[in-house]
Amino acid sequence: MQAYMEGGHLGACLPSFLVPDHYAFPLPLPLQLPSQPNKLLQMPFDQEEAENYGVMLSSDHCGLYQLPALPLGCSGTASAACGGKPMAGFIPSTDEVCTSVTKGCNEISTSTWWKGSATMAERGKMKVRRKMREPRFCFQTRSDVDVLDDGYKWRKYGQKVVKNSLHPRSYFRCTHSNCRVKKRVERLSTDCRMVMTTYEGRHTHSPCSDDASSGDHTDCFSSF
DNA sequence: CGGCTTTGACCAGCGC
DNA sequence: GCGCTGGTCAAAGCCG
Repeated sequence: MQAYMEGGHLGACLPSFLVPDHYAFPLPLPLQLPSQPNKLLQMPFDQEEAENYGVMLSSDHCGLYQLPALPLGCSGTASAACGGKPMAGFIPSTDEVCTSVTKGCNEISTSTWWKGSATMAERGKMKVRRKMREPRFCFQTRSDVDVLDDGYKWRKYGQKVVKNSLHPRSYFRCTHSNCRVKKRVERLSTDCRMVMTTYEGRHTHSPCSDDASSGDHTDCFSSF
């Protein structure tokens, strides 16, 4: 099975919890392989569970994998969840997979939660926010470009050199006003052609909805 | 001029 | 408690 996403659009491959509610239910949506548009991969996990727990999937040469959940705070490489044994298709990710309930995040103001002027009290909220992680989805893509076009508009808010990685990790936030979805992009040190993208949270709007020039969602969401 | 990127600083979590 | 690391902030600069 060939699951590479050769740079470019990948909207149709996003898991259901990354798309707006009106896309997400009833769920789960099947995953569509860009290289094989007619072949759909049904998400193997329960959507409710995916929303309540962090979920990490990956795609590599062979396809998509569901990765085991780690307790919150269990940092380090994902393979640590398997007793340090590398798994087939595993991402050498530093992401932990949360087990926290995401609904708690909704109690935090969503309109300007990230925008500057953070008082110390607001920074206290940040601590809470960090503990309550959003659902995550992680996958690898072979691409020449770092930032893949997934139909959404992203704003870069940070870049960090991470340990044991030759390439800096970039941090993006969805530019939509009430959307708190974030994504991280970094190239694998083991293979600089591979881009690992991690999405966190779920979009509260349609792809390209913030782009007035493209009103048709399906174009953005299914074009490869 | 507004939106975006860059980048150094700051903060919290975690391991020792 | 301390140091390391990842994640975020925010000012400055860039660009269309």
